[in-house]
Amino acid sequence: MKKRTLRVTIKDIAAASGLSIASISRFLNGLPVRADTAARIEAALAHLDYSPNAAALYMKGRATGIVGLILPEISHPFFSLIAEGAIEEARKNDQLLLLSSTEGSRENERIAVDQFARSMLDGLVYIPVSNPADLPALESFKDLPLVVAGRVGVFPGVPHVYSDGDKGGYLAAKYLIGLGRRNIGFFGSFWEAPCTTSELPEALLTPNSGSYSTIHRFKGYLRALREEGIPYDPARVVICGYGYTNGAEAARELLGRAVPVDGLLAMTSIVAGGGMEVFRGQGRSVPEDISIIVFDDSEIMNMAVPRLTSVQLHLRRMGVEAVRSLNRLIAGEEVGDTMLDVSLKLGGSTRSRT
Amino acid sequence: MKKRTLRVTIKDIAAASGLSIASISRFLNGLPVRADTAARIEAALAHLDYSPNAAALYMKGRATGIVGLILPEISHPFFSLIAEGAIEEARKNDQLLLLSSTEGSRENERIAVDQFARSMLDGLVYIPVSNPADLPALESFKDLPLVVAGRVGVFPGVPHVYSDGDKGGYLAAKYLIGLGRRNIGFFGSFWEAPCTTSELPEALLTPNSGSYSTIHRFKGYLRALREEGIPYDPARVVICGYGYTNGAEAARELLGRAVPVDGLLAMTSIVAGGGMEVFRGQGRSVPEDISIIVFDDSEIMNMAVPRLTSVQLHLRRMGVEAVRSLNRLIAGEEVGDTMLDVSLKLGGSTRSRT
DNA sequence: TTGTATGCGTTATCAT
DNA sequence: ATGATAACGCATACAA
Repeated sequence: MKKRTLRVTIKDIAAASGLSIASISRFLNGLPVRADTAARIEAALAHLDYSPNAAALYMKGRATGIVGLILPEISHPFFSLIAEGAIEEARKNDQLLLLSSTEGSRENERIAVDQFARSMLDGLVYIPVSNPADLPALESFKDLPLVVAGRVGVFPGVPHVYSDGDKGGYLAAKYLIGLGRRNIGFFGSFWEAPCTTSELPEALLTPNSGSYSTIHRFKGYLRALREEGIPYDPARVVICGYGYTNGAEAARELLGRAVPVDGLLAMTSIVAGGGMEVFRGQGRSVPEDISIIVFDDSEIMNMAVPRLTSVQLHLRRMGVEAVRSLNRLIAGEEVGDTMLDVSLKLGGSTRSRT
Repeated sequence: MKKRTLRVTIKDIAAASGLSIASISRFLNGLPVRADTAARIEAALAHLDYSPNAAALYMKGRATGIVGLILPEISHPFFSLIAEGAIEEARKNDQLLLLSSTEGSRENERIAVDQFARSMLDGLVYIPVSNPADLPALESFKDLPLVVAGRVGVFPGVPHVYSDGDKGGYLAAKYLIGLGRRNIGFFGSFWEAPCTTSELPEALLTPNSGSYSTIHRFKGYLRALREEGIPYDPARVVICGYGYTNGAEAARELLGRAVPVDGLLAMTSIVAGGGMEVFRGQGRSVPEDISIIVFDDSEIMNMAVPRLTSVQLHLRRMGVEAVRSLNRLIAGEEVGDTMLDVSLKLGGSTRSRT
């Protein structure tokens, strides 16, 4: 009942200028008005601090200037950088961002999609938990313009904005091989692992798992091995999560398998950091004994000692492009996928095998 | 204009159940209805997938379930952890979070406050850029229930949720002194520095600068020094930003001053990381030559070698408490400040002076 | 060109 | 207990 806040409405302006609300509305929307009418309205506007009511606009079927962003974990640098870019682009378009962080849980994701769909969004950027099974049905989005970021091929017909994971995996492995390293490990990261470490890493290669970024990088890694005539050994692949302790566990697992390792690809700096601690603890030096390349775009890769060599992602850019694609979609344009290029950024964690 | 999406409204339910929209509304709001009417409505509801329209709710002055969060930089772990907590608590209350990241700019902050004020929020959690000057006037928030997080004393009469910075600075300095270190440096971080490094660090002590977290920690640091009878030397204080390179620059600056240093307080792990790289480069070992303590709550402190000793913040908790305070405020309760405790978490970056 | 009137989805105030 | 209806802020079809 109680008025939430007594804000200025077009009605107030109408009263102040002695015109009808229709005229005010027309003026505000750039429709033709007589010069003196415009003047009177502007005069009223000058000392009235009017701002349009988003809710009322929405009820008229107009855009609200609010776009949604659903992601697994806002406190992970991978996603927070995407979010930063998305917010930046949204602001440029005078839009606001409704955010939901699902903590890597499908259930929370379902809730978020549900809430968002009933909310007054113009559109939605969706970064699903990287588990292709059990995805929300496309219907759940209820005609909401939709863009998927950070993943490939999640929903057919929906624009995806993602990094060239295959190229990244390829570049990284190729570079390590060029350094004379042939026993290259791979730490695949998942929010919800599709299988345990003990299960065969070949699960990575099942056809329906195309939406994982890890998979694409893994394929690039395999491609490089094949190209160099190096046989692929599943014993060098460990599946883990995205945290520091996950990396440490993966390293213990890998070393425990007693298979030679002189190179490693890790999906993110934090995982590599955990791994490096274990390597150090077991007398393996980085980069001499084991050279490491991570996929990252944050300052965190500089925290490691030595500084990590990385497949440089363009996460902020990804957020920007996602919102851009979304806005083109909202505008009714036809929008395709956007693949962002990657490149190698050298640090101290890689060195030639002596 | 064109319907955005043909969603189910109470009108549809009314039609399906042969009742009036008023009855539907009453039922939905838990007002008394006859048993058979309830049954008919529930039957209609069962296969109609209704969800209330937030915009319409807002127009009737009801809560929309949307709270705002304005912070300087979502990709910085300090803020992203707070955001994570805020989102978590919001979700528990079936609320959504509208986020704006201002990139540390007052102008963007002004825009965000403006946008938010005209948007359909129930309330706002505000983490201002840490510059007490030029704050948006309290009026700008237009009666929006407001909570400030991460800072103290920004707006009189508004609830603040923050860490005990004074205790943190005190604990850290006291611990270093206990290790036999008496020449303790201090890297103060600001998003928009109130003065340059070359200006006197005493600027830190001006009375109107109370809203900086750096200041409170600095005061605790001074208190510990005083308690131990160690004279304060401004030459050991360097002012910098929050990035890795800022830390490196600060370290160069500090070493360049040719004043003895055997301990250091840094406001965050990233800054410490940059500093450590420079220290290493100049032959100073951590923790032997220089012991370091940071203020942090993220996994990043583990990335450093050695692992950083930290004043453990409770950032996620801060986000949770901020939204809680906000919701109590929205509910009309009287809400005071909330100060979160801190504690020391030992890592490898501190060691007894030999 | 301008004003009047209607409707968007919902709640609240009336009658009934 | 229920139904008709006004109102919220705005855009617009229509009348003037």
